[in-house]
Amino acid sequence: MINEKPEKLTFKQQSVVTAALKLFAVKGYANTSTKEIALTAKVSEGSIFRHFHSKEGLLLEIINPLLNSIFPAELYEFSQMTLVPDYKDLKTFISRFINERLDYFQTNLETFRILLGELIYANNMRDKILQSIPQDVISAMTKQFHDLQNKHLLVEWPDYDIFRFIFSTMIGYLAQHFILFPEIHWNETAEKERLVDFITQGLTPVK
Amino acid sequence: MINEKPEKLTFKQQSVVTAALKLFAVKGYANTSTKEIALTAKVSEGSIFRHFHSKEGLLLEIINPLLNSIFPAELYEFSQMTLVPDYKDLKTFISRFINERLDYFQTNLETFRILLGELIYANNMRDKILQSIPQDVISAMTKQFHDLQNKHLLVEWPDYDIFRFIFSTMIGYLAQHFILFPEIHWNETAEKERLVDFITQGLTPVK
Amino acid sequence: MINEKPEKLTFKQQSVVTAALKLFAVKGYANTSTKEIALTAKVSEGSIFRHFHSKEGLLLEIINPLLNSIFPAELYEFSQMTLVPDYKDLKTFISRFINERLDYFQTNLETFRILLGELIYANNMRDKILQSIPQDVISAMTKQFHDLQNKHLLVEWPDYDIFRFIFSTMIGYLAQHFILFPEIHWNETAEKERLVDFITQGLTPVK
Amino acid sequence: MINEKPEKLTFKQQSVVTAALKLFAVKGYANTSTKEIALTAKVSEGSIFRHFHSKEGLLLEIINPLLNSIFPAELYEFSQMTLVPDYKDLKTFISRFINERLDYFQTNLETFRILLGELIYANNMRDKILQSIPQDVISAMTKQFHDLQNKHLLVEWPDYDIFRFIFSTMIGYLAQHFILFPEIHWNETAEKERLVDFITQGLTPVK
DNA sequence: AATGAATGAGACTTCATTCAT
DNA sequence: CATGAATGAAGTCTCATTCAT
Repeated sequence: MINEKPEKLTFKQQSVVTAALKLFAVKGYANTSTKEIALTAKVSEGSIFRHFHSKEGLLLEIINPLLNSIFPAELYEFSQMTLVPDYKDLKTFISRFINERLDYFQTNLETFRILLGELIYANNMRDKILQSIPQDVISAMTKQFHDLQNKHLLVEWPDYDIFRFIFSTMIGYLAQHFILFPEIHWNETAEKERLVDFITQGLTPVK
Repeated sequence: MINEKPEKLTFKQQSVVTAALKLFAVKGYANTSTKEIALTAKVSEGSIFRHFHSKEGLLLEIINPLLNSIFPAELYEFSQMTLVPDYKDLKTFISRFINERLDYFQTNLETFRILLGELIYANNMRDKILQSIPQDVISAMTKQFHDLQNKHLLVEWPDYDIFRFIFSTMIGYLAQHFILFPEIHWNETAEKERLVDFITQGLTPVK
Repeated sequence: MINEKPEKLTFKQQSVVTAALKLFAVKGYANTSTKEIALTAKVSEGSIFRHFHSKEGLLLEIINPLLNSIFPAELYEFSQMTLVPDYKDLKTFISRFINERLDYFQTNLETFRILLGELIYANNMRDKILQSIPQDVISAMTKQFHDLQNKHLLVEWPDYDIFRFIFSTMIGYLAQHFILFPEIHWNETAEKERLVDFITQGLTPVK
Repeated sequence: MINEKPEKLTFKQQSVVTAALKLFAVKGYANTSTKEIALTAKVSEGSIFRHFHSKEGLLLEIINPLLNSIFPAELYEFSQMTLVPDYKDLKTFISRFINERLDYFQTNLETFRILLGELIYANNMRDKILQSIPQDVISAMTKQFHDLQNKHLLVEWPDYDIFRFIFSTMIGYLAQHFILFPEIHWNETAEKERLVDFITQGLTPVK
């Protein structure tokens, strides 16, 4: 369901993807040469282009799978969650969402970092990335927002603001823990709890 | 504005800095060629190297001034704020801080974006940037945190968490408004208000 | 038509020959890649090399059949013409020759153009091409020249000059009509008549 | 007057042009690598692109000067010739034209061969070449044709036919003597005389 | 016989940098 | 101080060809 094009990569091709993923994440896309990728993947440079056509093609091949699953990996599962009729409170929703997505991002941290690196700049990649965010997952989330708002459990702010508050806090967490200071031994449990608390309190309507 | 030590750049040199600043911000450092900079600055390529010695030298020339002022541009001004002894509430502090820093970041958005782009990757630039954040400004801020905590106006979380919550929310705001969707006409006043509300509520201790 | 010895090419092999013929003629041999040929012929690149061994092998496979038939396609037919003992005048000879050869060239224009492209440069192909012009056809033609000269119907110039005058005028005709300006709608009948007139008058002895 | 853009090539740049001219003529444009050119010219490969931007740019730089002077090198001089009011006969005109242009082509044989090689194929170069033939020189020639026709010294055929007959005969001469069989020691004087005779008789109106 | 993944050499081009003027 | 011609290394990509399946 995530992979819409199964594509069956050969061993060498998979090797290229792995090498590129690692190098792009460490040095950045623009700073990684195809020669380096070929060397790391123990593959001829020609082979990279045979299958991926261009360096950008390779980047897309890496980024696309992630794009299709930034939001809950399986829409069905998410729907299940969404349909649970009686949330006791906002915190349960935030907690569930944060924990699940955080795990996901953490697992795909390298791809995610590459994505971030491309999103910053105004090259054609930015639009490609933004346009490929699936709309149905977004609307599934907003539906959830509206349900909570109807129960007066969530502030009455525009959807994009609520989105932003949740995601920027989450991304900040990932950046601090895994990109900027990966050598620090964080108490992840306590940290996540505070993360959830901060968002929850921040989004709770004031009486 | 950024340059606190003007260093007496000639007109052409200033032109190079301006061109590089713009190009690095739009396309990224690695993706910008010295030829492009020379062309944009209407200067010969040789002239760039005459003064800046290397492409990285040019990057540093741009980044350094900012580093000294990510936190309040003038330490004195910040001290003034810090020294105000009796905040009625957390919101006043957050509001003042957010508004001032947001203006600052917005003004220097280009340089800031370059900095972000360099922070993502594990090249030598990352440590250079992190180490150059002046410690005294950080301690000035934490002192403020502790004062508020003593008055039970701020949650009892580690400083780095509070730092992160404030900055990631702020950066998310800038990213959404000025980098990802600059073409949308945002109602900045209302947006900033919700931004302050979100942080304030998120950081207020629960009774 | 060109292939007098069919050599039993498989369907796919014939497809390769056809594709290569077209592409070599349009873009030139050096400018056509085997990938392009494979794509046009809807055949795998490997298959090309399986049968033709190399790109040059493919070129030879195309060129060779033509070389054996630049001069009259069937020697017998030409002999018939040659043997006709008493031409009333030079014009009949020129007219017959031009019309027949022009048709032939026009039909095989693509191969002919490839041949021309290879003749221009001093690579090994030039000699290969020149040497493969069958001597007996040439001598059959010169015999005809001498007969006409004996009847004082043809100028007393060296054979190679007469050859050249006839062929260069003919090739110029083909080049202008079918290569340089193929989009113009020429009145072929009138054009051919003037072509024959020009050559005939040019080669008629002055009294 | 020929060089409309004086351009003042540096010594190294001139060296590149000379090397490219020679190599393109011998091996063909598509078969000559920029590395080979750099090596022959004793120049770095980068230097070629610094000035000529691309391999095609280099080709154009070589071809352009010739294009502006395929027809009489100095229009003024040609006009003088054209204006001579009373040609005794067609032969004087043809002879003058052929001899002058033949010398010119022979001098620029290498460039001319390159041009021929590009004209054959349907790449973008063909149109570029055809379009850059200066119209005023063509019209100057046709004016000459019409003058001769008014005096009944030239056949009443379309201009493009007369053009073709003259040029294809001339090009055939050059091809046979200098490209296909350069090793033969031709009696150029006698050859040229027959060339002129052939064209003149071919284009003389029949009574 | 046919495929298509794999290859290494080499294609054109851009790069940051140097240096004589 | 400023220029722009020159460079060699490195960049992305294409080439003809091989070979296991």
